[in-house]
Amino acid sequence: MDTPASKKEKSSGSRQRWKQDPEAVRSDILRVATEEFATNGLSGARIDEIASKTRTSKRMIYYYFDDKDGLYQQVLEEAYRKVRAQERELDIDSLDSIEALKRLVEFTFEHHSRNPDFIRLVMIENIHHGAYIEQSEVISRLNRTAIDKLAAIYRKGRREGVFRSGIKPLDIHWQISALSFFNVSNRATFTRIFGDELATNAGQSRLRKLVVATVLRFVLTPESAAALGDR
Amino acid sequence: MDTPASKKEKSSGSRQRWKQDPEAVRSDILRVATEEFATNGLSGARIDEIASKTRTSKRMIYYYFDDKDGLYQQVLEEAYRKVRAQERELDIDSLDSIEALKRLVEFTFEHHSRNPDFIRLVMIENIHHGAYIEQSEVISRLNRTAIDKLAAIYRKGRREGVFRSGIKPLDIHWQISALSFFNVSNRATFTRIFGDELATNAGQSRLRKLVVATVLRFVLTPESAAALGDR
Amino acid sequence: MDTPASKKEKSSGSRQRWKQDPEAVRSDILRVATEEFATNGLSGARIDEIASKTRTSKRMIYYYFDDKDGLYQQVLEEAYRKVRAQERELDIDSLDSIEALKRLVEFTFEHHSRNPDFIRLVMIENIHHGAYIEQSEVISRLNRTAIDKLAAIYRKGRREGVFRSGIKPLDIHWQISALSFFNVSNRATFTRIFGDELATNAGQSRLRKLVVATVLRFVLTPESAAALGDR
Amino acid sequence: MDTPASKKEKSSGSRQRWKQDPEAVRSDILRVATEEFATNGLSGARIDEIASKTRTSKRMIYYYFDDKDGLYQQVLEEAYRKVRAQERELDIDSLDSIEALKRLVEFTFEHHSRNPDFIRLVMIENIHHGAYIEQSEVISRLNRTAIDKLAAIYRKGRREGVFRSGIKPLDIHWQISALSFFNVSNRATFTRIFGDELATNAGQSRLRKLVVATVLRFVLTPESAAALGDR
DNA sequence: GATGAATGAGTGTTCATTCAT
DNA sequence: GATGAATGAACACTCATTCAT
Repeated sequence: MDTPASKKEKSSGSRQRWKQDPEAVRSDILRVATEEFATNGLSGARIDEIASKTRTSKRMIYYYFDDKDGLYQQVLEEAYRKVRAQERELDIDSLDSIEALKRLVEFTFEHHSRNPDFIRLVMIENIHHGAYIEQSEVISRLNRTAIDKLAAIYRKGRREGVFRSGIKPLDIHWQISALSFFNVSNRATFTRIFGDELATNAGQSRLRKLVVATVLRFVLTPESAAALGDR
Repeated sequence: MDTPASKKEKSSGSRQRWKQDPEAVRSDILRVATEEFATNGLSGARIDEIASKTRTSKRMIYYYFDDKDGLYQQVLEEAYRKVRAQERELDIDSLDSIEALKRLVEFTFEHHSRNPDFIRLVMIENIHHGAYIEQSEVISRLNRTAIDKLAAIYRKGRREGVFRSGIKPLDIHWQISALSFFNVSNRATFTRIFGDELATNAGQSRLRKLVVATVLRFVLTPESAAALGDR
Repeated sequence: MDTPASKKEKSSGSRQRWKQDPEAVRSDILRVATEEFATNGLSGARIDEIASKTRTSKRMIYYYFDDKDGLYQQVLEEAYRKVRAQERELDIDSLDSIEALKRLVEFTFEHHSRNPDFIRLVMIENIHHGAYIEQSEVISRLNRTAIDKLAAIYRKGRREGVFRSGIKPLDIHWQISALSFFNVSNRATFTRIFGDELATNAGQSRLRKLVVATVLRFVLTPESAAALGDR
Repeated sequence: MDTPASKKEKSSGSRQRWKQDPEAVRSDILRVATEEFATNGLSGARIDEIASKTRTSKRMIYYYFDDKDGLYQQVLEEAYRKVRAQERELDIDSLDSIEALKRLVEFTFEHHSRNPDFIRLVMIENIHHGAYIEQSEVISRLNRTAIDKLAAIYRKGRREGVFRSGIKPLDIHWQISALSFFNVSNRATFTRIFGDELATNAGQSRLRKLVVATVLRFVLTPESAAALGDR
């Protein structure tokens, strides 16, 4: 009675898919979920759909992420993490301030343009009043460092005498973000209303220059602006 | 939601019924639906919830709008209609071009700021890839007139010799929209990441000036820009 | 656009089962649910199973009872209601106190014996620490009147000089309940351990007499007890 | 429950592992399972919850007990075993029959009162129609000895001339059980309906006396009953 | 013996939509 | 036009159990 009981026979003909590789399973789920949430929104995304596009099962989603909200939150965090990781790879320390700022703006514009899923996730998060970002300390920590980089460029530009005084790095960031973000976030409606003139390769190229010029015009002293030509 | 089991008192105190006033019924539904869609998104909004906040019944929603998508589409159209109606009331024909442009930018910035529900509906529509706006001829028609107004200002500015040549009205519109839109659409995440410095009254006032200055700097000739001071 | 939209054609070949008779639907669900909860307990009962034994659908369960807990609670309330209704039909006002008490005890014993589902529901509710009964004002109100009836009999017995002094009606009720309840609630284990001697018709008949005698012995004065014989 | 996603700190502070002590592992599991089953019922109890409160792992539960039902059955058997073990320690052979019976009743009443988990397990088993007790020979064997002890007291009482003739020991046992069991099993509902008058220390003390008196009154000859006073 | 990872069948619940009156 | 009742497909989530190491 108190010896281990006999195991019941049971046909265990189930094939395993991942040989016990939690990290692979997790990231597989996150990859698929990112796409689904980005495409359909939080309430629009379907756990079943996510699961079926995964190499694992629905059950595993709950095993690793507890519930739909938990999955969404991790997707969001991961998305921000990736963005900042890419940003860190942008090496502009050796450049002069104007060139550095140009590169930073171009990078942001390009990055947003190439990562519409990230943009959409942020849109979705805003639709949800930022409720999930709030619970994540990771995200705000990651983002505040973005400002530091900009502040360093601004200080250099001031030292070089080419940037105006009295500008807050946060304001510069806000402008860069607004223009780069809107370009992706509102493309669908903008295109449908005003045509796809700005959505073509040529249009995007023009917009990118426009955004760079706008930011520079905001930051540069009149003299250095004039020196750049009437771009 | 609409079950007899739910114990919640539904504030049916002021439940005066419309006696045969179709237009009132329709607009009552639209009013409530606008709020619900704006707050919760398309898939997040609940027909039952909308119905219960209405002075009429769920049946009427289906009677007038066929289905959820139909209701959403009408909500979207109505929202655009209202925006353009307000825009039409903006009288800037008598002003000189610079003042007119300033007023137009300020108006847009203010309008978006005061109508977050409209902004959210547009965000939601973009999340849905602009699928509904496409079906609505009304909307694109309404919006294209916005460009015309801007084009008129630009022509006047050219005649007055204060605007640069070679600028497309659409580009100006794009900038105004981007900055004014982002200010509302991303406030939730932006505030949570960078603090509410830009969301306060003072912050908004600064941003509005910043946006006006940015647009002017984009449009003005260097000489007229210099004449304006370092705004 | 603002005229009622055209109704979509849709094959509505669904047969209706109850021609809009809410009360019938409700009581049909309650009947089935009572059985299922009594048989399987709260967590053991299956909504699907309940639904399939019903003439309606699972959806209707949620329509009328909100959730599983809500259904369980209504089942419990309904069960108590029925018991007390039956109790009210017991007419013992015209009898002398001893006879009245005997009849009341016999009635309770018989009633419990014939309504094992009710007993099981009360057992289940006790397993759940009485959490649901607490939320129901109905039940405690219904039950307290049971004591009143007993108190009346006791007062009559005192007036007639056949009942001892200093006995609390609640104590009498407790004894009647305990013995009548246990007879049903623990029959399964008792029978399996000690055989079904007490579960047979003869056994039950003997137990009923035993219970009546026990209660009388508790209440009667020694003299009246003696007069009754050595029952 | 046992997902890596759940943020709850599992008090794994005192997680000393048993080094190869099967018996300790078994009893650790049984201890936790007893509590869980008693609190939540058979279908209400969660294997994951049991495992997490154990010093070992879920795997061990299945290793030692095969499945949930097996675990439950062992819990039940163990509970009965403990009860009878305690009963054996009750030494009443040296007492006269009346005193012995009083002590036995008091013991049972007190024991049940102090072991609500045991009572609840028996309730749960009855909810399940005694299906598991049936499979266990141990239990019925253990219990039948309880009757023997009572039979011995009864024979002694007969020899001493203080007990009535024609009483079955099983009937006495039934009464003792019913009153002592109900006192615990139905406390939740009884208290909620009639107040906690009988659940207080004073109330319990009164009930215990009432139960002893009831049983004595049942067994004693009228003469010896009279000699005891009108208790 | 011991642990975390994995599984599938099920379980309660919700939602847009339609019907009967 | 108006209302409460009814519907079914889908949806998020859970549970006992087994596998791989």
